[in-house]
Amino acid sequence: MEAWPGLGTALRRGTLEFCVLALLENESRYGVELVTQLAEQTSLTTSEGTLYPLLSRLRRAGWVATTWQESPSGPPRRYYELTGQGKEALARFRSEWVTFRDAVDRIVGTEQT
Amino acid sequence: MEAWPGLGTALRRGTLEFCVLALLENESRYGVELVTQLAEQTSLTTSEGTLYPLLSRLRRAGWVATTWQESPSGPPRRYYELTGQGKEALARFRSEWVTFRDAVDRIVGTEQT
DNA sequence: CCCGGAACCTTGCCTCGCAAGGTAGCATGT
DNA sequence: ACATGCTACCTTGCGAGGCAAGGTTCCGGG
Repeated sequence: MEAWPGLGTALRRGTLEFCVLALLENESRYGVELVTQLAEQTSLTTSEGTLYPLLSRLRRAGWVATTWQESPSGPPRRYYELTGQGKEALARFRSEWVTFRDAVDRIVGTEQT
Repeated sequence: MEAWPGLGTALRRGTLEFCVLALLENESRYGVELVTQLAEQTSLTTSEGTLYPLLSRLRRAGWVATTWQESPSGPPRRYYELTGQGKEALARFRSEWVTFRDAVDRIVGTEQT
């Protein structure tokens, strides 16, 4: 509990899910691609052990649909695509996120001058 | 799974802890007071069942110290006060939070114009 | 003297991120 | 042909932390 790598871990909870949805908003992607995107574009580095169960949940919730596609070189890939329900969920999150973020900013940020 | 109360729950993870530290930064407070403060000042409503275990952790980590004080009317209250280590932890969180918040904003926020 | 409320705390459950490990398909070198 | 290595998929077991529900103690008022 010192110097704390696990701080980020706790923060990711609940947001990672919607970051994945956001990444799928304009483009279909496959699992490994998502891991690298999350690591590059953001500080939300995660692992396959996190992502695949997460993707299963999204599928079960009906927020994404999947299709298998051949790879130019290597085993086939499962591509994930946002559904209508997925877009709704993402929209809901966006508004919730703003509220939450501002609340934390207000308490944590401005309390000390 | 619609309209989703549990969304906020997941977001609170990992931040609630530091919101409590922030509330204690300028003023000692007691348990029930913290619950009401969190509910009023913010959208971070929580319950005693969440808060007391959390406060125990903070005490064990050495981030807060406690003193019992009599209430003007009712049972005695345990007041929580921020320690030096607590202030350091809060400072660490502040920087981590900014990084995290901006990462989420970048992915989730700007993707739609 | 009892009852209600304030204030403290505990128990058990569930979710989710993670490390570690496992399998299968495809390409390349010999 | 077959061994090796890479890509891509997925599962298992664990731990942390929020929450609902329930329990206990202390005080004041009727």
